[in-house]
Parts: sequence; C-alpha cells; structure tokens
Amino acid sequence: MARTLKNAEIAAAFEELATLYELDGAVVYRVLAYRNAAKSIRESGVSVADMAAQGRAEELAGIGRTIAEKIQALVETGGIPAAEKLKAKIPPGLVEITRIPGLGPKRTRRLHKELGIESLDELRKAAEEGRMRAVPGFGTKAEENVLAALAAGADTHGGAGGPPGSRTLLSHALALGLELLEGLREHEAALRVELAGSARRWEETCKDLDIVAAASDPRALVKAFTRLPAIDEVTTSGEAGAKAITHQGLPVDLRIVPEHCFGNLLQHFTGSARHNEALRTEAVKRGLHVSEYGVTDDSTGQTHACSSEEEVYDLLGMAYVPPELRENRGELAAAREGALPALVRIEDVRGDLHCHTTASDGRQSIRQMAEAARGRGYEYLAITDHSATHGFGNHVSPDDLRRQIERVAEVDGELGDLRVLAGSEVNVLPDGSLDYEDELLAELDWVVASVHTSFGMSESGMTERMTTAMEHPLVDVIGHPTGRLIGRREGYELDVDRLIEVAAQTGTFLEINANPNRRDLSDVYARAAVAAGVTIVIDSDAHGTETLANMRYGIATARRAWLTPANVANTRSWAQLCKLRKR
DNA sequence: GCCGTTTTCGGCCCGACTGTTTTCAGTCG
Repeated sequence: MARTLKNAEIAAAFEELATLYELDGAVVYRVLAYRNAAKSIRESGVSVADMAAQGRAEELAGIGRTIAEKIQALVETGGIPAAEKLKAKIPPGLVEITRIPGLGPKRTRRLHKELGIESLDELRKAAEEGRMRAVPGFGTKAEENVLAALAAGADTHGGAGGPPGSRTLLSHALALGLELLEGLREHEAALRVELAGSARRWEETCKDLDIVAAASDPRALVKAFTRLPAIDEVTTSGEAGAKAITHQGLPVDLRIVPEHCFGNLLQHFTGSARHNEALRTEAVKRGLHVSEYGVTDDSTGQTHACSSEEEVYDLLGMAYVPPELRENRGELAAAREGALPALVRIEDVRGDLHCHTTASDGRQSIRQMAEAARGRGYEYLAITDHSATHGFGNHVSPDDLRRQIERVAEVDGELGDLRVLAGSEVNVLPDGSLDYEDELLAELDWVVASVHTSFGMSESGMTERMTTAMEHPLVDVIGHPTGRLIGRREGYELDVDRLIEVAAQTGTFLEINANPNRRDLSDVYARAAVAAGVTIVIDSDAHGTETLANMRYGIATARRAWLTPANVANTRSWAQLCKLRKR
C-alpha cells in the first residue's frame, strides 16, 4: 500500500457508492445509510483507514458490519467490489444528469429506461426535439427546464456564480449577510430579522444565505428586500418571503413568519439538516413532532409555537444548543444530559500570539499593531514576522531580528498595560530544522514554527519534518498545521493523527489560525487534538491592524470543535500561559 | 444499511413546491 487513504478520500468513495445505489434503484434508506456513513467518515478526527485496519470502524456512528467491511476492502485493495460492479452497469453520464435541478435519481432512471438517455448531450437532444414529453411524468415544462439548466451550466464556468455547487467563503458571505440584515432591520415593518443557515453556524463556506424575519407587514418587507442595493435578481417572491441572487452571484433566501413562531423558524432554518433530522427523530419517539411552525404533542394534538429558540429546545427537554454545535456530532445527547461544554467566547481571549509587521510582509509597524491590540482589550501581543530563508516581503536576517527584539522592548516599555512580546514565525526547513540558530531563538519570548516551502513532500517526509520541529525545545506552537487554503488548496500530505500525538507528547501547542481562508486546524482536527490532550492557541495571523479582528473566525472554529476556555492557551494571562509551555 | 430504556424486526423528519397523473410522486432544503 503506497499511502494511507485520507478520510476525505474514503468519504468520497462512499458518496459515490450512495449515488450509484440510488441510480440502481435501491431503497432510499439504504442510500441514506451510505451518505450518513460518508459524513461520519469525513468528520472523524482520527484516521478511519487506521481504525479499519484495527477492526474498529464500527465504532463510528452510522457504520455497521457491511460498511465496515467495505471500508476495509477499500483500504486494502483500493476499491470496493460492489462499486465496481455498479459502475460497470450504470453509465457515468447518469450521475451528471442527477445534478440538474428537478432531475433526481427516479426521474433520471425513467429517462434512461424509456429513451435510452445516458449523457447530458443525449438529454439536450431529447429536450430540443420534444421527445421528453412522451415519457409519463414529463411535459413541455420539463424540457424547458432542462434546456435552461444546461444553458446556465455552460455559462457559469468562471461566471459570476461560479460552477454549480460552488461555495462562498464565510467572510465574504457574512459581510454580505450583515449588509442585508442592516437594510432589512431599518425598515419600519421589520420586527425581528436574523441570519440563519450555515453562516449562523459559522461554517467555513456557504452555499447560500438564509435570512429569517417577522414583520408587521410582510409584503412591505419583501418589497424592501427585493430593492436592496446588493440584490441583483429576484427569483420568486410572495408573502412568505423571497428568493434572490446578489450581484456576486450568492443566492439569498428570505423567509417571513408570524412573530409568535419566529423561534421555530429560526431553529429550522439554522439547521443543519442533519441536526434537525436527528432532533426530530428523537422527538417522534417521545410523541412530539417538530416543524418550522411549532412543536406538536401527539397526546393532546396541540401545537406549541415558540417565539424563541430556547423554548424549542426546552420543550424537547434539552439545554439550548449554540448554533456552532448543530451538526449532529453528539450535541443532542449532551443537551439532553445537560453536558454541553461552556464554549470559548471572543471575550475570553487575552492576547494574540501571531501577527506580522513591515519587518516582513505586514502593513503596519510594531507600535501600530500594539496599539490596535490594546484597543481590542488584549493583555499581550506577540510580534512574529517571517524568518530569514525564502522571502515573504523583506527577509528578517538574524541581525534584523536582534534589532527587532530591541524595538519590541522599546514599544513594550512605552505601552505600559500591553505586554509586547518578541517572537518569530520561523520556517520549518524540509529536514525539520529551524531557520535561526538556537542561541537567537532563545532570546525570543515566543516561537511559532510553520511550513511555507516544499509543500510537495511525501506524507512520511512531511510528518517527520513536523515531528522534528515539535521536538525542538524552543518551539511553542505549530502555525497553520495542515497548510490548507479553504476552497483553493488541500493541506500537505501529512499524518495528522501522528502530528497530534507528538504535539501531546512534547507539550507543543497547535494553532487554530483564524485567517478565514485557513481556519487551520479545522474544527474536526482541533476537537481530536484536544481529546488527545493538546492545548490550542488561537491566532489572528494579522498582516495589518484591521485583520486582528479575524480572531472571531478562529473562535468560531474552536466553538465548532467544542472547545472551552481551558482548552485554549491564550485565554490565560501571559504568566499563566508560560507555566503551560514546555520550555 | 443502520439501529434499539417502548423494537434484533420494522421502523427510519417535516413541509413547500412543482408539474402534471384529476389525487400525488418526486425533488428540494
């Protein structure tokens, strides 16, 4: 075996298998079981391939004997026999056809059976020639929709909306969402307006924006919504809300309900779908039915409408679940048992330990960064410019760094109540050694070690490189440990389980880099790291005073990872934090 | 295919919308 399969790769194989079964006409619950398993695999904080090798895959939720065997086959042979058999039987074009809105597996199968359609091209021809309407369940409208979808699909390559299925980075979506909220809240008919969906759960990316509202005059609010400057095109609009697309191509869904059930609507549209599904399944067992309009009690037939989300969870016998936890990762059981963690908050952060100045590729001086940090109420700020090799802006030579240490001390003396720390973001060289001599590193208050070069190393090489860096006594924290850029670049080949294990052994902190493009470690890995006994540092990695505020994305990732203030080093005073580190 | 302090068999969330089939299946979120 050349390389251990990553969780994402195993998950993708089971997603594909689910779709193949679906097109083969399997019962929906079987398909659902494969999709659930894929999600469980993707979100596992430890290597599923390793678990399978140890015969422990069935410990994961949604994975029983059959799927565990298939995982084992995939890991050992590189393929799943059942999938190979189905692929031989089902034309690959059918999978693409199911991506057309309105054409699910059932209708795709019917087109295949009745007209022999096996590809998007054949589908287009059948629609153009008016042959689809001969199939029961299809009419002229279906033909129009197919042609419109195919035309739109051809247009979107590199277009405003991006290819179908593309997702927008949370920071962009949130900026837009807050602008829309502000516009709606200004309107006199607005009673309550909130952001819901994946943006409210602080996911890394969003497919669309969901806004929920209560209004004294719903029609007036809908009208105001469709006229907001950010809105380009209105798809549908009525008294219950509207669907629109912004100028950047991001779809927005506004839903309006009476104020007395606003809590039900907010809970419903905050999702996630999996959280709601599990919540409702559990409620049904207790004779309760949950929808966006209320909670219905079987025994009395009465529906309780809830003006707040707290009431919804209370009616179900649960503690309030913060939106960041609503992913069906164990939060329902914890809420029932009153065992939800007291999640870390932005107010808990007492210092930022990773930022840049004009000495390397930052935009502001030490003093400007320090004053901005003081303005945020921090007790300390570490200045961590890039090190000497492989330039990011100016190289910081060893002599430059000595002068930088002196300047930091000057600013520290002038700023009284803010402790300014001399640090560096030191490159980890391919052999795992660091970019400055130990003697110089020892003069620093704080050392972040990061990989910025030779991304293409093998998994074993990269893991060894990281391990060597963590074994260095002066390395406090590993910066952006996996190196991924959300939606743009996968992380490097790296055994993250091993990274976490060595971090725990050596007492090295692992960073949640709060840059919204990174959020690295991810929520899944950060949760696994803390479970293994690692302490996390949340850093902004700011390159200017304004991006110190990116801290909130790191906090969001930490909350999605179930982290409490105790799990995060920089919720402590500098003196307390120093007691935690290995040096 | 998974799962179980109401089940090892018989369940598996809820509602809106669409187009088309005069009563609803399929799709979507």
